[in-house]
Parts: sequence; C-alpha cells; structure tokens
Amino acid sequence: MAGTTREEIVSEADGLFYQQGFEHTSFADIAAAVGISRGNFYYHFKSKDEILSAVIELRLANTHAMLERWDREGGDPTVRIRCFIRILIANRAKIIRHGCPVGTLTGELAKLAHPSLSDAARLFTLFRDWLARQFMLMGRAQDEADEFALHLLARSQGVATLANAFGDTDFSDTGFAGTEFVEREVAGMCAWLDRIAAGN
Amino acid sequence: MAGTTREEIVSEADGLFYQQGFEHTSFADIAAAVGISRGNFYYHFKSKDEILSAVIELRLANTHAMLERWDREGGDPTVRIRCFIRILIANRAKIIRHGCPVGTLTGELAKLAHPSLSDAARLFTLFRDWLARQFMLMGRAQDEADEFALHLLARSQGVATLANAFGDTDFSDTGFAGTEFVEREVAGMCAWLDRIAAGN
DNA sequence: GTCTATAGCGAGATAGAC
DNA sequence: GTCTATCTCGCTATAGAC
Repeated sequence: MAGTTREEIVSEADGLFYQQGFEHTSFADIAAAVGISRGNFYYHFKSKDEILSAVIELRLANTHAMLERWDREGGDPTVRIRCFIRILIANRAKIIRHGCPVGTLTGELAKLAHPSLSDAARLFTLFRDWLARQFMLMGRAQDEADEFALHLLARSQGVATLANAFGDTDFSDTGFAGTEFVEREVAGMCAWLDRIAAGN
Repeated sequence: MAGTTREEIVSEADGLFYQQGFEHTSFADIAAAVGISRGNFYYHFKSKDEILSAVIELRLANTHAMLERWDREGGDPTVRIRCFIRILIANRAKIIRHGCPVGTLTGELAKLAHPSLSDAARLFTLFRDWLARQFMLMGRAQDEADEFALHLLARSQGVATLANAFGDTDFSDTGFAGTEFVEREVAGMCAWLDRIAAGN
C-alpha cells in the first residue's frame, strides 16, 4: 500500500470501480478509502475521467506483467493457456461477487458511450494477442490462432457473467452452486484445449 | 406504442435501461421519450426502483411468451435450441452496441448491490429451465440437461460481452469484425449441439 | 391524470488558506 | 501537497394547482 498519493488514489479507485462500478463510485468513496480530502484530488487529476484513464493504464500494466510472468514460468504453451483458464478458479470468489474486472468495465463504458471504452477494450486485446501467440506456438496458423483466442476469451467471459448474475443469490432456491459451475466450465475449457493440442 | 401511460413508461424505460443502463438513465430521459412531465411519474410509480421492477416484470413476460412461441413452432428440441442460439444473430447489431439485455442488467445490478438483482437473474433462470427441458426431451438426465443449459447460456453471454466490448470501436485497427465473430461462435455452438444430439 | 414549481440531496469541480 | 469552504449542476422526490 505504500507509494505516492497519486498511486494510492489509482489503486483504491481500481478496487472501487471493480466492486461498485465507475459511475456509482464517487470522489467521496475514493477519498474515504485513501484517507484524503475530496479537494485534494484535483491536485493529482483534472477530472474523474482522468482517474479512469489512470486505472485502465494500471490494469494494462498489471495484466502485461502477469502475461510476461506466465511466459517465463510455463515452459509449454498449453500450460500457459491453462494459467489463463484457471484465473476463473483463482479469482472465483471475487468473480461471483463482482464479475470479471474487464468485462464489467467494458460493459459499463459501452452503456455510458464513454470515450475510454476503446482503451478498456485493449485489456481484452492484451489477452487475445497473448493467447493467439500461444496457439501459434502450438503450430496453428495466425487466423485460426486468433479465432481460438477469441473463443476462449468469450467462454471465460460467459462463465464470469453467469457466476456473477446467479452467484450471491442463487445458492439456496434454484440449486445453483457458483463454485461448481465455474469448476465444471473450467474443466470443459481444459478438455477443449487438450483436443486442440492433440490436433483437433 | 398505444397503451396506457404506465405501459408506455415501462416500455420506454425498458429500452433506455438497455441502451444507457439503469443508473445512467434519469427520469428526465424517460419523460422526454414518453412525452410527459417528470412529476407525472409519481402518480404511476413511487420510485425509480419500482420502474425497474416493472421493467423486469415486462421482460420476464416477453421472454416467457417468446419461449412459448418457440415451443409451439419448432417441432424438434434441437430446432428450438437453435432458435435460442440464433438470437445472437437476429439481434447482433443491438448486441454489438449494447450487449445482452439480461447480462448487462444483472452485471449493473450486481455492482449496485441492488435488491432487484435476484429478480433480474430470473430472466436467466427462464432460459436455463427452458433449455434444460429441451435437453431432457433429447433424452438427457436432469443434471446433465441443466449443465448443458448453463453451458449454452454462458457461451452466448461471452459472445455478447466480447462483441459489445470490441464492437463499435475495433472494426478498423485490430481487424475485429463483430459480425463475423458472432456468426463463427454461433456456428460453433450449433456444432456442439449437433454432437450432443448425436449422443456425444 | 397531468401539469408546474420546488425542495433536498449528492455529485463533480473550483478557490484559496495553510 | 493537503486542507476547508463553496459553487453549480442534475438528480430523485414532493407539493399542490388544474
């Protein structure tokens, strides 16, 4: 948590935008989280939109670093892709509560017709390009690799959306167990990946 | 468009909530769309949350009617399930612009910790139960039928989320063609369905 | 049932002292 | 660099005339 005030603002805004949404999060919320006054914001940022831009930049940097870490650690492209798929399990509690940080942000910005939507979509592009590269390392042509990448992205987004919609409420009456659903779909994606690795 | 004032309010609110989001849509927006004054709302509804409830009820009724129509028209469960899958194509322009009406609403209400989230999630339950029934008509056991239903729901949600995130912006630079992506994924879901119909 | 007028609140943003 | 005080605006909601 140590760092400059600016960094703490961006870090807290990041978390609050994820939990509450961008529009629903006020300066008062962020100020309370950081422990500074509202007026102090405008020394560091000219507007709320500038904070959003900084949050997106932070997420891009964090995502980039995570993908590079996976590149270094996993020796096999299928192992690395499995790292991606398993984010759903590693973060399942948060996903059930707040959805996917990328998908929910782009969804909100699309509704607001917000100019930063295209920047937020670059978070998807980061994953997409990285995934496509892994499939190319598995011997697939560029077009097919990109199709596979988008397919996996879409499936993980769908799991996150449903888990979020049902998650907190439906444990009792309809028998929807969010954790089991996520794990079953993750297993399905891994099986799909194995079929790809085996050459269709 | 004919109907009582109350019905017109709910109908216009339905469209605006879809296009702009619930929180981002003001009474002034709805009033302008309907052509009445802001104050007149409170004769018909006690609060904005009551309008949301009415919108969800309307969507539940419309969805229920659509599913019953599919039940009457398609003679074969696989034909009916294909009706569901092909909503993505029939509504692809709207989905690229505003996402899935159900997924984006539940996503927003989850961020707002809104009490109507569980009601909105019933829209998913409607599809889920209907799809599970079709799979059972295809000879699948209840548990498996429900897993298939959730799987199909999740995949269509993922397609909608990605199409919405990339859709309007990415036609130029990154070579993402929203329409082609949607059609490719729809074809993939239909192929999956055929494998299920053939008995795995 | 529909209107105008307005209350009350919280939001983003600004000014200026320290 | 951080604070307090304040401005302005748009929102939900209310009051009361017609």
